[in-house]
Amino acid sequence: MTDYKPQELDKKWQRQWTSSRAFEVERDESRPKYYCLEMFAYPSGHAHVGHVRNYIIGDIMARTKRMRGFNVLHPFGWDAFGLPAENAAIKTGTHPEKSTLDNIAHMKGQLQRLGISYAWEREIATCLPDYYKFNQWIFLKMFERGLAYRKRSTVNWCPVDNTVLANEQVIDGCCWRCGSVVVARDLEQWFFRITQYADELLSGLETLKDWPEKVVVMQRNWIGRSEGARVRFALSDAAGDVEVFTTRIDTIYGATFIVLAPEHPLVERFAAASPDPAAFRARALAFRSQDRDARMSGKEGFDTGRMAVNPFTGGPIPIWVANFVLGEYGTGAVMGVPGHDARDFEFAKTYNLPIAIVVQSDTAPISAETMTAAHAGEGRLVNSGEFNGLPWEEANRRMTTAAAERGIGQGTVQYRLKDWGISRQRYWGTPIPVIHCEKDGVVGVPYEQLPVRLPEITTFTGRGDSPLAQVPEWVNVTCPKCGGPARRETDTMDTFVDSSWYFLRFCDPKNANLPFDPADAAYWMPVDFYSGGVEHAILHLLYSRFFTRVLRDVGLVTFDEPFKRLLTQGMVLKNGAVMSKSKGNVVDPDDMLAKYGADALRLYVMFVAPPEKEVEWNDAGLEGSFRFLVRVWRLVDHWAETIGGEGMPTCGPDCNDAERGVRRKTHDTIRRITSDIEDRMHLNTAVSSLMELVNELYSFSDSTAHGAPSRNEPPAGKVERPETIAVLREAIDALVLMISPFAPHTAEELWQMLGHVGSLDTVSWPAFDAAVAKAAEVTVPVQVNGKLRGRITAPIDATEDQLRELALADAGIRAYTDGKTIRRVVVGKGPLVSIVVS
RNA sequence: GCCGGGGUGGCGGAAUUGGCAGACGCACAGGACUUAAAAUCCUGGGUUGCGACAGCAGCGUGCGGGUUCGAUUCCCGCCCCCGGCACCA
Repeated sequence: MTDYKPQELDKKWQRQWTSSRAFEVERDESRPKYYCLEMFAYPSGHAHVGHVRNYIIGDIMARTKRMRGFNVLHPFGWDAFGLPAENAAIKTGTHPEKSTLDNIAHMKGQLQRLGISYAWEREIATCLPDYYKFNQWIFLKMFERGLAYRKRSTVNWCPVDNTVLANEQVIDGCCWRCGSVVVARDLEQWFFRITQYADELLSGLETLKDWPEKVVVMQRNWIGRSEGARVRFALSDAAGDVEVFTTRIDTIYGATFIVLAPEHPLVERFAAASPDPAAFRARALAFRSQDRDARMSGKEGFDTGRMAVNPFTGGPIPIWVANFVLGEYGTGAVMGVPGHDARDFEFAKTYNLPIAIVVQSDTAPISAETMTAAHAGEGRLVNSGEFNGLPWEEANRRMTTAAAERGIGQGTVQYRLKDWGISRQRYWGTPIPVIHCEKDGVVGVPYEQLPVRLPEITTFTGRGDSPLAQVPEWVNVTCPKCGGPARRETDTMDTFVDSSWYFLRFCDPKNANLPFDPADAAYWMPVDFYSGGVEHAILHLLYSRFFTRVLRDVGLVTFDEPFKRLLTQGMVLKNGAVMSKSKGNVVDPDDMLAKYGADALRLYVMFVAPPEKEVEWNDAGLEGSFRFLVRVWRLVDHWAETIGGEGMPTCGPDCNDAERGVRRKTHDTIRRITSDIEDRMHLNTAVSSLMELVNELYSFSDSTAHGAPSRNEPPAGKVERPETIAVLREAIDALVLMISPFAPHTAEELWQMLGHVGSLDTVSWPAFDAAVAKAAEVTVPVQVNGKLRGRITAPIDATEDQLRELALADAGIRAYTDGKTIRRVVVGKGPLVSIVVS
């Protein structure tokens, strides 16, 4: 027999695919397209099997769809900007560009050695000016539309290094380099107005039927729409008022205090009017809840001594400042209703503030004196003037209207989603393309001057201002409007900007004038199948949905949602933990390739569990998949000479039972695998089905003149029935075709061994024939009183009555029914006969 | 606390619409081949009890109930695990 040498096959076929440009595609309106995409990679240096799992999943889909007749776009690229490369530069002195490009080269080799069918000619790297030019282009479009704007915002500041720190660079509140305590500092920063699309991003989720429910829910919660009302409480002792946001205006008669966030503007006003403004400010500042652990230490605050008027009761209530009110949500102020809100209840108990009941339960009446928790549930209004007796939901609607009529408030919709801060005080990112002029203010860089290239920097210190500010010849420019002296913006963009539209760039990756040709996007988009880690469930996917809508409004695309079907793949663990260099539990795919070849690794990773599930890496399992490939190899090798070549007989009507059985199994396997891959994405059971087919073909071979495939029994020109040859040829061809998405190198070689001409990327997926898959007879299980008591054999088209009779007449079943009364005989799906006796 | 997903042999997992629980593989055991080993091929196995070892009976998908001729699947009430969010008024 020919030996199975996977490493040689890997090289041979990978070369072949590259030289024939097998996976490169062009727009072709005459063919249906399929866009298969895996989340592009951060070039960290080495891909481990956890990363690689995702690319294999996508490749199964891409290769299958190609064989199913689609024009398949399956590209890959690099999310190449980012902090790690810059941190490395600070530590080792290697320029981020060099380390990034080196890493890309290595990882690209790894993916190529796995035989992933990428259209490499469309490869992109976000750190190249060809690409980031269009980050800047899109930014300018957003700037023109008021979707990019500046406002003051807080950053982490290291007072020793004089630099801004990213959240990842703050370790336990201290600078990652010098260990000094990080402080908050306000800077002017750029934002994208994603909140303008909040409603649309929310309603669009309804259309994402092929996304995991989990991801949809996470996005919905992140956007966090809530309907409520804004209500103004006039100050009792000064001009002006304080506006609160509430979803429960129906409880307003029970508001016994107002709470302001420590950052609320009114706090400063109160401070200025107080006898000791500095002390007042310091006191308020102590309750700023920057740190998320504030809730752990309970609800704390202080009474400002000022009062407001409840606009519904007319009664005076005190104004407090407390740590549990968020400055950046709603109006930064809330009305305290301790009777009906858990947080207000806790606060009132802490400071002995009065509690009033204004919604009384119909089922379990409560009283302010005895209650141990706020009553947030059902009930009707009490102590609420003209609204008494109304169910709370109705009261909520009526009182919102009343507030508007009285001019003291109005119904409103509030989102948790905040605008997206994109400014980074870093080097290794896209320069924000604006110029600051004393005369003209903030001016966009003219489009014809794009890209604004990153200046050369040779030493990375991690100290001082934004790195770009240290290159005066780059910073100092003339204003595009007035020609006077001006300065470039020295911040770079968040790398999430890069990844928010890269899937569109793949449609037309070489375009020098536009991010992409709208006609290309119209053909290829949306992405039909998108897979990646669940860690991107919120930000990356939400930002991509946002960008798609912005580009729609700019006129480049005509659809709303970029990703039709989403799969979030599970991680690969080793020793119960996520693989990481620091844990020393990384499995390098190259080690596995050296031992078993790419196909065994691919097959194993798909077989071990469904794609969404986390898996524990297991060397023995990989070994098993390798054994299976050898088994397939031996089967094909055993038969190739006899059944191979063109012009073999086709399956005729003269098949015997065993041959018909093989055909049935073949077609049933085609049906199952096609649906497992395309519909259900159960790649593990697809592999099981292949294994079953192989097992069946081994058994069948044993019954032929050739005998079972085995190293010790080489075929020796034995004569087979023509039907046997035809049946095996059909089965083995189908097997090789169906295994090819999983084990493409082996399949190509076997296809050739079978005497076929041409590469598999041009061959169609085997066709399913329902008539062949249908058996002549069925074995029908028979239950008596719910217990399996026997089986009967019946014609495939037996009627329910026939099945009933056959079951009742069966000798084995009679043993359980004789002498008893038959109460009922049910014929169920399957089919299955269920007899009830007593 | 809220939201989402789970709990099936020694292990990974399967069961597509309420219909034969445990497919397929790993590990293990036995057999064939071999001087021998490896490799390969074949066979076996949820569990308990009885027994004439190819037989019989019972139990069995986290726990307790329910619906149904029939429940891993649907309903009610619990327990446990994993993931996300976390003072959003």
